[in-house]
Amino acid sequence: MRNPEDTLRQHDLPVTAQRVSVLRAVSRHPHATADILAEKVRAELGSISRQSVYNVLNVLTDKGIIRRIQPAESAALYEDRIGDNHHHLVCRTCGKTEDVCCAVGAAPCLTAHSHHGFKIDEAEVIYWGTCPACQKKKS
Amino acid sequence: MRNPEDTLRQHDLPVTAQRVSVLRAVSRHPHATADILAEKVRAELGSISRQSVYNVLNVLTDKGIIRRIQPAESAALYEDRIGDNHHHLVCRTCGKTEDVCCAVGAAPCLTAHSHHGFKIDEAEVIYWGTCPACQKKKS
DNA sequence: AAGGAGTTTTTGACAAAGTCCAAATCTGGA
DNA sequence: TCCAGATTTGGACTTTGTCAAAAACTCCTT
Repeated sequence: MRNPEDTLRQHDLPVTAQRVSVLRAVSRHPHATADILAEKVRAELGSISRQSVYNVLNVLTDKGIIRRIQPAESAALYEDRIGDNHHHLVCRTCGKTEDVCCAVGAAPCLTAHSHHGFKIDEAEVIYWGTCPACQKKKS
Repeated sequence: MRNPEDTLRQHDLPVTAQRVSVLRAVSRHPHATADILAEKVRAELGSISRQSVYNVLNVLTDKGIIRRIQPAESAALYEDRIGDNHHHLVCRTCGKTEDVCCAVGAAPCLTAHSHHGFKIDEAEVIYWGTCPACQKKKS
């Protein structure tokens, strides 16, 4: 991704310090929650309201600049990588999240036949399991 | 599924009116939220505490008697059909949820190579789109 | 059929993640 | 530089769910 300012302009979004900083934070910390991103932004700007973090994340998500993933039992996570059809691997125990390339090839899961008259625009795949660290702890 | 009472006994769970009724509600109203289920149970039993609904749903989920699915932007949904590898189709606009048979065949999505050392035990697939009713409203 | 140990249910407080709203501030164009 | 419109703030509120302790119930034993 190019620099945050240009990205915002490309999408007709006024450039504000908050947006630039949130966008940069998402880019640097993939799979972070809104709360964690707020902390990162505060480290950079000094302060930002909770509401603004949500505002910005919502706008960026709506514009397709970032992607929101929302595993069960966890707050929403945000990431930078969009467009490539990758999925996620989530640890049931600690919540750790990793990217996984689509197992079957290029956007295969999207080929679900338009069942029930729905118009499908995305297939989200979440693999649930146990991460190496938590496997050790249990045994 | 057999009757609720037997199902509970099979899993060494004491049979209580609340459990029986919640289980029946899940069976009759697939993809319902805890709140909706509570209403249904109240219609049958007269009353049930919110906490009990959660208690029961958690126990049943832990025992593998019912399945919890948790699409983004929505409260958890519960369903009866377990064991067959089916997925879900969710309307972005109204949240309506439908079952979809696995597009690719038998449990294909589970074959993700144990990436990153994770031990994968389930693949959850959610197709996002727009349901027929919402397609009409928009146009 | 009654008793009792151990589970469940209830009640009420609490927590996390977000949203709503109105006032204050800022951005970008003129 | 000014201004209209968009953004940010702060605070209250909602939703979804959990925690903890007391009361009630289930099931086993006698």
